[in-house]
Amino acid sequence: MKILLIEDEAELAEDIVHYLSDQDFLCEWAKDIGNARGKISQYDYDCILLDLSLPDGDGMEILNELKKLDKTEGVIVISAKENMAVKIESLRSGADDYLTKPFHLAELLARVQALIRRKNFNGSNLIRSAEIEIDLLKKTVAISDRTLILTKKEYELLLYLIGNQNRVLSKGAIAEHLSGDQADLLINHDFVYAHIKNLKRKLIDLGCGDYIKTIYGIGYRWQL
Amino acid sequence: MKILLIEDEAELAEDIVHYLSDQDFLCEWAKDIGNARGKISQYDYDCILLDLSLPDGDGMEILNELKKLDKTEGVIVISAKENMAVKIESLRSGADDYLTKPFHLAELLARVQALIRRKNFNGSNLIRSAEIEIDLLKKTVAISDRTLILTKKEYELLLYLIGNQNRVLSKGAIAEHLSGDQADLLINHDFVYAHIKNLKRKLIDLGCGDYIKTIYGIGYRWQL
DNA sequence: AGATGATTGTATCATTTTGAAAGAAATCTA
DNA sequence: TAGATTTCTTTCAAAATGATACAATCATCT
Repeated sequence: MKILLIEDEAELAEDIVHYLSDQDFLCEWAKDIGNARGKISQYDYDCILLDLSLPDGDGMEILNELKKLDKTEGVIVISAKENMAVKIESLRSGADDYLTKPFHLAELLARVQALIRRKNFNGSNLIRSAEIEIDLLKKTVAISDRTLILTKKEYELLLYLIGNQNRVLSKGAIAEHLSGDQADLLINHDFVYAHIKNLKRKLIDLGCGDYIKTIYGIGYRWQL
Repeated sequence: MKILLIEDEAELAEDIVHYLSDQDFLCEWAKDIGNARGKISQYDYDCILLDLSLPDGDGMEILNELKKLDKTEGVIVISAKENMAVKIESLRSGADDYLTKPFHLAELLARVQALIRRKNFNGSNLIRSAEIEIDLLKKTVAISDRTLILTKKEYELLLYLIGNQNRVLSKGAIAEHLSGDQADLLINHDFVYAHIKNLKRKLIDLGCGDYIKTIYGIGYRWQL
């Protein structure tokens, strides 16, 4: 198994390389984006550990380049912050997993192994929050193993809420997010009420807890 | 029996060569595409074990070159991932079998032996999903032993759906897949409706379950 | 060339989704 | 508590999407 670690902190990188090598992985290290590009173009890796904060740019660039080549399978994104929005963006861009610093090396190993297992068992990209499981690849939502059928807007809304969990999203922000392009042109944002209500209803109908909280006068929040 | 192993991981390669040699096969090793090309042009092999991820390119290149020479018989593709789409592509390109890493050497041996048996007994490449059985060599589709007669596009569509089972494929993606090259130039994708409908009809007429699900506003999915 | 069948485009119909509107309910403010 | 504001809920028409039927084109075979 060949692993590429893209990480600028030398000390951490060395630790990881050492640890994974001990576990019989063939682990290489790239310290920045330029370096990583060279290695990626030259070799095929079974797994790429990608730190997002790099000295010469945003690791997301690499991820997007890989996406164009349809080679995101096997990427684990490492980020300094537990940011649901970034996490979702990463996974939607095709990353296989997301890991927050600081982490135990054992945890990293577990993820890598899980990834390899998943690769062999035809896995997907999963977002989990409470009893909800969203599969970004299959575009399905499940609540304790039962499938929840959502419309496109409801699905986007749910992702947006969960992606900003515990943060309040204003009606206006949600409206813009859901309407794609002509955002500014929107005057009446009231249709958000309908989508919120319909989504709540479908969630409750499947026995899901009521995590969509209304903050009067401000907006909505996905509250765990 | 002469076998060529195309594999970049030296340690694994050595194990395989050693194991197969013990079983009285004459096994040679090529560590990359360039190396493999040389050997293939020079000798005739009864069986080629081809790892897809190679340092100097995609193993699929080799497979396609072999196909042009009509020498794919005896190729077993080895891949790091159990990827239905790649598996189908490999088998369609003429490979005889597909093996996912990691595997036991005994398993490999069994495959090689099965391959040799097949060579003598004129076997086929089978893809199975639910009660459907597709023979990629004969290009036939059967539902519980009854033959399903499909047009070329219907056959391609079915393979594409099954190759991405449980994943949603957009109308656009399907259209591009079915029309080959001029992908982007396509404006009207509506002909996909017709093929979907016709395929569904033929499947149902043979008593096959309705696995082609419509995801409104998103696409279609082969759902088991 | 003519016949046959496959493929694609067009037209029409059916269904689902969406957003707007409006009154009811809840919440806030003074 | 009254009145203002915000949110909820329902209803409905318009828009988007998909299914179906059919016609036109294209490819293939004899």
